[in-house]
Amino acid sequence: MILAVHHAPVAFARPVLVRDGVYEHLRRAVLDGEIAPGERIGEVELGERLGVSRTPIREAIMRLTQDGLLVAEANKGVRVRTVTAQEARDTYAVREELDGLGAALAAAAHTAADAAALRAALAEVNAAKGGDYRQQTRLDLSFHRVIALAAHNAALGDLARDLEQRVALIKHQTRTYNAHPDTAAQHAAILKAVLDRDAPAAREAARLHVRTFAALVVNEMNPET
Amino acid sequence: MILAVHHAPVAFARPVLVRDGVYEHLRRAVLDGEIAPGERIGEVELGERLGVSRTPIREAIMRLTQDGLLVAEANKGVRVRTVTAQEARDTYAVREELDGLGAALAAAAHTAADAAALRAALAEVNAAKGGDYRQQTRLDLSFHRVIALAAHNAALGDLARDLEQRVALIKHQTRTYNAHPDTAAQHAAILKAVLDRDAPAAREAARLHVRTFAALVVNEMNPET
DNA sequence: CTCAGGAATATTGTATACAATATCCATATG
DNA sequence: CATATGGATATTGTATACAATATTCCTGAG
Repeated sequence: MILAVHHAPVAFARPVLVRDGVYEHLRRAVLDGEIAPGERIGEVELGERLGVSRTPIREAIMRLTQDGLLVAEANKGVRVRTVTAQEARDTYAVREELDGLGAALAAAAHTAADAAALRAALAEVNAAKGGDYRQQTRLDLSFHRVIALAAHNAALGDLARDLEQRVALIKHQTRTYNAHPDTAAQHAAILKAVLDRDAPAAREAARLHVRTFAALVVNEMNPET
Repeated sequence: MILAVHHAPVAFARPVLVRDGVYEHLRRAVLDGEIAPGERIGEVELGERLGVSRTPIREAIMRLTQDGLLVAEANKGVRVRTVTAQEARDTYAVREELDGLGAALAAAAHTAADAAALRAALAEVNAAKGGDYRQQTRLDLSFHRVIALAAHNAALGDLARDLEQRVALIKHQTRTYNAHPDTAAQHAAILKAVLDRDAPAAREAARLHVRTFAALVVNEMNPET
């Protein structure tokens, strides 16, 4: 099976269900910024590139639409979502609470394996300091994902994933990674508090981190939207 | 077009898209407890009852699966989700934060129209005190929904809707409304704090309400799961 | 009588065909 | 020359056909 979003065909492993493969492929393409916000996605074209019929394509697109990554208009197709400045503010306001809760729970519930994964994820983020904003965004996303998983709360995991994806979309839209000088220190503070099992400190560190980035990113956006 | 989930055919208005009608119909059926947790949903049977093909049925089922209301196994069909006690605890832990945030934001951002809707929703809840648990569950859900909308935060609205649905599922599974004697007072306290634009009080009132119900509902569940 | 094996049935997953709506472009008219 | 109108084209929405996997139940051996 062959597939690519835009140009060169790309081989990809077919999972048990074709629609799951399409979903993961499209999701990654959007989260990595390969498809820009506002860009249109045609079912037939994508199906031809992937070598699959429209059915699994449609089902994957539908899932991504509900994830908030795509927007659909009846009989008018689907596009990568464009986020307004107000929506970005709203998203960060919620994320501050949820990331705070996630860090607090992770401080209380993380296992030895979680601790190792957290250290590894942070090391990757720090090592990629020179990379492009896409890689940095991806690794930053990954770090926050590991924290959410260390909380061992399925409901939080689902919602945090949703918010992470929306934040990734916002970052690609502003096209700036916003490498704030405090980033590394804030990440380290979160990690330390979690590993120390200091839930209140972990919560506040996570919240501060979200607030810092929210201000930077929202500032980059067109305030009219 | 004719349709029913189980027994007698039921007419329902076809919206612009068939799949949206099926989605709303199925969603209501699950949230109202017409289809019990664990119960299987067959595509062909449902399609015949609704008088539509399998395509929109499948797309609606897929959305509900991602909502967390249904669970699907490859080649084995889809069932109404059954929630474990641990998942219920996790859900309420997240809901405490999110409902708290929602109430706080609503206190700050609600409009005159929101205030009227809030009063009306609470009046309905109180008036239904004698009704069955399904009606009470539905109205309670509605009250919380109105608060979330009054917060005027789209991201919060999406996530809160997700959690509300999961809580409704949990309540139907325990099959007890758990009419705590403090319910009316707690609802009133939330409403008062919101209308007074006292964000901290609204937040704490909402959190207390969630904690109260979480303890009751989780207590009803099989702790082994 | 119990259990293993297998065919028949049923159900989901994917592909394709058909219908309806929207988009685009050419042409004509003011 | 700008704009409206009409048809041709393209794309989405729905229905149906086909393929693959799972379930069921019957049969026969131990």
